[in-house]
Amino acid sequence: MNLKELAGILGLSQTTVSRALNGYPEVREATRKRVMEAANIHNYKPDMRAKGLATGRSMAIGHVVPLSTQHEMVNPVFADFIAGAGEIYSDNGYDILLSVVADVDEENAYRKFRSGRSVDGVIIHGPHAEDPRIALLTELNIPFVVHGRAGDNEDRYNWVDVNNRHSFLRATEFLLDLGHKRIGLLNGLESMDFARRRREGYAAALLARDIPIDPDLMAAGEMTEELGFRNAKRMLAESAPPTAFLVSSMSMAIGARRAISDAGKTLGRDVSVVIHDDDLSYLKNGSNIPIFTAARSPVRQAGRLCAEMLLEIIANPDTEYRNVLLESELMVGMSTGPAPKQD
Amino acid sequence: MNLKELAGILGLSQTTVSRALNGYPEVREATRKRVMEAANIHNYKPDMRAKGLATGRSMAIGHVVPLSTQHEMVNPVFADFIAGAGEIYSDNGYDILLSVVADVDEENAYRKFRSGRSVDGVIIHGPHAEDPRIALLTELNIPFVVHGRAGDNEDRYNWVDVNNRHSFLRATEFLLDLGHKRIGLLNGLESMDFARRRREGYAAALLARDIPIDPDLMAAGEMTEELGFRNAKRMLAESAPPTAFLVSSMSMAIGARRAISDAGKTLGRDVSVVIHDDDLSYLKNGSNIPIFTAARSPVRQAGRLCAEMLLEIIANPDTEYRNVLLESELMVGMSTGPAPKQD
DNA sequence: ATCGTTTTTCAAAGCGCTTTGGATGATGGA
DNA sequence: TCCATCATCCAAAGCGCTTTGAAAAACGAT
Repeated sequence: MNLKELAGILGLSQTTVSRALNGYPEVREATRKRVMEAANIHNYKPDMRAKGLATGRSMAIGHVVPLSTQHEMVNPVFADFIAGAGEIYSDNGYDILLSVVADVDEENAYRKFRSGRSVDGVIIHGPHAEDPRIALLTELNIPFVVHGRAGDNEDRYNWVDVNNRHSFLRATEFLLDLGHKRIGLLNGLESMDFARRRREGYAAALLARDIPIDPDLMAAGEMTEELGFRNAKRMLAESAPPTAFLVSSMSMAIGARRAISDAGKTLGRDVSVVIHDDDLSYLKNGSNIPIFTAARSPVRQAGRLCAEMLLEIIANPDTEYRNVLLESELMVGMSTGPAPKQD
Repeated sequence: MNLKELAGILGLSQTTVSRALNGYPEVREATRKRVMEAANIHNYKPDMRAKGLATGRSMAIGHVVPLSTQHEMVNPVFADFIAGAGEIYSDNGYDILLSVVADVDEENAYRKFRSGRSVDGVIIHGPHAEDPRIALLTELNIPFVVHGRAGDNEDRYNWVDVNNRHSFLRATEFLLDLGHKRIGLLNGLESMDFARRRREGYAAALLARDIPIDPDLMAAGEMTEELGFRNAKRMLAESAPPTAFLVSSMSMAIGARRAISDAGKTLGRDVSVVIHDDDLSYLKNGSNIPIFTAARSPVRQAGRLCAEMLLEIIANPDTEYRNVLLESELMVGMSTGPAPKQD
């Protein structure tokens, strides 16, 4: 069933049927109603490709997922982010066009989006400290929103980000206030913008209290359970082991907990842990009392915000750059306590 | 830059340029080369919508992600499945069209895929024991592959599944052989086909050894850390607590481990745990020795297989239904040991 | 040189929609 | 009664590609 056929059945022109369906005013209400009903009965839905060709819009948002050959990981927050963004897309009739590509082909994926006119806008995930994608998309003139930030020039593109620096600064202070002096940092890859900012926050808090920064207490890497375990284990085995950890993700913290427990220590008593919590739906940080004391910032909400922002930009291209900086919420849970007395 | 312009530059007709670009034989090799080079130089890429309109193909595979209002969870294996499938899609020039919809609108999403001609095929995720989507897609005549199975009529559609029944049967036997008699089952929602089959395998193994099935030792629910914790905790608090758990996912097992540890017991000594391991990239089950003894079946590999199957079906519509039944691999790790002697 | 083949190229139609630029008829004020 | 106005509808062009059917060019054989 296509427009022509439907128009035929109704004894109307394609023009009128199209207008009736798309809510244009040049059609009598009675006619519109008749058209709508017929469309329903015959289950008519427009061919999106033809519609796209004619209108110039594709009603899809592009997300590129780079599959690195080196680190085999898919960003674990991706599913929840998409769920959040998807809610908004869905409400507005948009779909997601996902391009999974080897990371070396990422640039080409965006170019294909552009030339293929397959998407109306793009969301950038996991920005690095200096991220070439921003310049690329600006050049390609595709509307885009960055989930996170990338280094400087923050006012030259649209982004939604968590105040990672402040979040980790405050979390560090929280541990310092509890008397901890040796605080380990289990961070994400510091080529990532967010991880770099977190380290800055951590370092700034220590410096402000004249606590030396010990490189042995800082680890950065992929945020897996395994790596959380390994790095925590290594630090705990040092001559002056940390009494607290600041951990960049729930999955790493689970690994850290395993290491703490393997070392015969008790979480929240011998060793405190504060995490950044993206509030992933399948790794919730407890129901009432948080398992881990956490700086929480729901990634799903970030997804919603990014999507809303992007759709606004698409509808309204020539406005100022938009930036949203979210503050995390510090939730005190059961994984933190006063620094143990020294023997 | 569109075809017309490119043809203009080259002094050729659109026909010839199109044919040169798409590898048709009716064009001189020298001409083809010239066209290809010009296309590269001018960074010409075809408008996918126009191409789709003309060819009837969209070079996209549809995946529908239902956002349940009741259980707020996004399937955590989704990201890894997509990564696997995406590799194959990517190699063949396909993208993924993701439709995130409220679960009540799921049927409509598939109908839109069909009428909007936005996808060439579809993958069904997380099939329920009786799943209406199979009849729907069959009726809509969209090529599709099910990741999993749905109840009976297994030979009437295409699927890739893990032999969940056998996997859990064998895992249960493994525990029985270690002397465990009271084995708790922490399962996924048993409206899901895979969970039902796992329970069957578990039950069959117990029955074969004349061990009564105790409903108090069986829990089914969403596969979150939290629920793994709660259900394990409840069972451990019983008068005759289990000495082993069979757990349907890594995240639940992490919760179970927390419950075991909270109960003052030691994993692998006082309480054994065997899990189903989807081998998710950010929740790897250890690097050398598995943390948990596990029936492993990489979901990423399943994604690849589903995608390959679907693309074959699209290229070759009128072939027999294809079914692939994967066996999981039992990896003995550190979470299992002989049943503790009774006092 | 001529004619039938084969190779190479092209003009134009068509995919299903939107949108421009009328056309038609009804309405109402002078 | 006549003409301007407005509401309603339509025919046809156009979006950028593929593909059909035909023409032009090149080639080989006679």
